[in-house]
Amino acid sequence: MLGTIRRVGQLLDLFDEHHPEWGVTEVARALQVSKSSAHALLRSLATIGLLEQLPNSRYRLGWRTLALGSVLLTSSGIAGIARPAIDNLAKTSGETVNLAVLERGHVIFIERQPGAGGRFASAVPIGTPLPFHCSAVGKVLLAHRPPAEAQALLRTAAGFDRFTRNTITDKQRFQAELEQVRRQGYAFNLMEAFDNVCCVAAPVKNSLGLVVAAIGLSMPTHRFERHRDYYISALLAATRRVSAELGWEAETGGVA
Amino acid sequence: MLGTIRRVGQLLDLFDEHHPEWGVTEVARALQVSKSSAHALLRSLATIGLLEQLPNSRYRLGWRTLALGSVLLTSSGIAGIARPAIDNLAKTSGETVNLAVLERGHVIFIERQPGAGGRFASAVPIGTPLPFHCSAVGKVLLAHRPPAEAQALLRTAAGFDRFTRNTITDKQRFQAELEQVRRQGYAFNLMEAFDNVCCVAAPVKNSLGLVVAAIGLSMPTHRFERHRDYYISALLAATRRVSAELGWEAETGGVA
DNA sequence: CATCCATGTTCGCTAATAACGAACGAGCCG
DNA sequence: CGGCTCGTTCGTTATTAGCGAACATGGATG
Repeated sequence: MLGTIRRVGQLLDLFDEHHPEWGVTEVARALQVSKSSAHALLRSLATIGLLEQLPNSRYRLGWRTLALGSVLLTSSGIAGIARPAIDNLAKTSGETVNLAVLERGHVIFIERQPGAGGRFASAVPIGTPLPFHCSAVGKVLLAHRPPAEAQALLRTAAGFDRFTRNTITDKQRFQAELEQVRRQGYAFNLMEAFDNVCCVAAPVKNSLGLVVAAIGLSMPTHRFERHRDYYISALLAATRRVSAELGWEAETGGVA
Repeated sequence: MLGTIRRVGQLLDLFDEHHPEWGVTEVARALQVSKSSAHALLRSLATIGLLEQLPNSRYRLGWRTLALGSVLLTSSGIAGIARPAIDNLAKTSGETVNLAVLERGHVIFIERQPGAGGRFASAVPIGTPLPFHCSAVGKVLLAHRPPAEAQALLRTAAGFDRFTRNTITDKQRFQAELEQVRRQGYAFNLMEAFDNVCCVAAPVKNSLGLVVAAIGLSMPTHRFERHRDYYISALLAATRRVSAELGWEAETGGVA
């Protein structure tokens, strides 16, 4: 592990929606390095385009971060492979479909197809890290990590913040739910993040049987309650299709 | 400039749509460093999430790049400030509106509002680097760079590739066009990138009068020819509005 | 308008460390 | 089964990243 790059990681972690601009002194304090080191770090990252220096000589993320994300999306196997199935699922179900992966302990959506109504479209931006305890895709992704890693993630989780009356804030109960998710092969989100929004999610597996992503289907509660079984089967059909294209052969794999 | 970070920049440049996966040896050759150095670099970047190691132990961009781009979009001044004006322009004109910036010599779109028809929507992905010589926004952005920088960009330009019969491939003629763009305050793209697609673009200025972005309006040729003047005035109204919100005061500034 | 404080930036020195090359182990193809 | 290529590890050495002090700048304050 190169020290400079470890620092780059810490530095990039500083930038978020609530604090998108940082000065040299500020960064030096946050990373506990000297001002000159912080300066060298910031300036270098600005030179390669990962950061940008503002007229007031402070720094924020550079446009190159966008470009990198774009390259990933257009070249990543999963995004391209899953798109047809996702589009199809959105069209047949009429609901919003999300494709999500785990990124350093957080759920991020990497692709979305809004439903017929076009609601939820901008609910949560693509790429934004989300806590995993209040989303169906989060449950699915966490449920299929190695137990040791899942435990570590649960331990280091920033805390089970409550968003609605239904948010699961008890780790014990959450773990029990993960167990259920593993058994039944899909997860629910029953108004645990937003009032009146329910989701179903199921895992996408690659040729080794590893869960590399999750597809989620979001809708208003009343439609969920009415057509629950239909949504589940349509979703599972989609994840089966994507998994198959990734080389996963359902017949050979057991429930493990 | 920290050497390690300069290398990170070179390394990230390697990853593109045509070559999204790289192995250690390959990288070592490309960057002209030892295999062990390349390995340390790749592994470190994978640890902080900028890269990801695939099961076959090769590397590709990591999901964190998406997360970074998302933070930038949701926190950057320009994107949020310009959104209302862009949405409005798209609604009133019915055509596709793009917001673009210059990123290390390339044009990238950072935001888009598809027109009524919903065509062009996926023509060029958000964040993907584009050559500047065949887009209206590219002309605008380049025309307002300091002459020295613009010259350097023209020199290092990968070449004026031809995409349509109308693509400008002559640097002399392109420079003349930049001069005209500066004079009239907007730029055209007359089927220079795609057949049957025309664009108008105009600059967005901040409080110092610097051009920080460009707004472009894209449409089929026949509608462009019919309503050219309307599009121009609607576009200029939008850029004036956004520039004003960035603190630019048109009255005080000359043509300079 | 003058002063002061905080911040961004530069520079030389030194200790930390990143780069190298060789060696090891795994995987693939012939 | 043998040869090749690739990813990974390790110890040494030269590079360089980090530090602290000094300088420059700009905005706030009195």
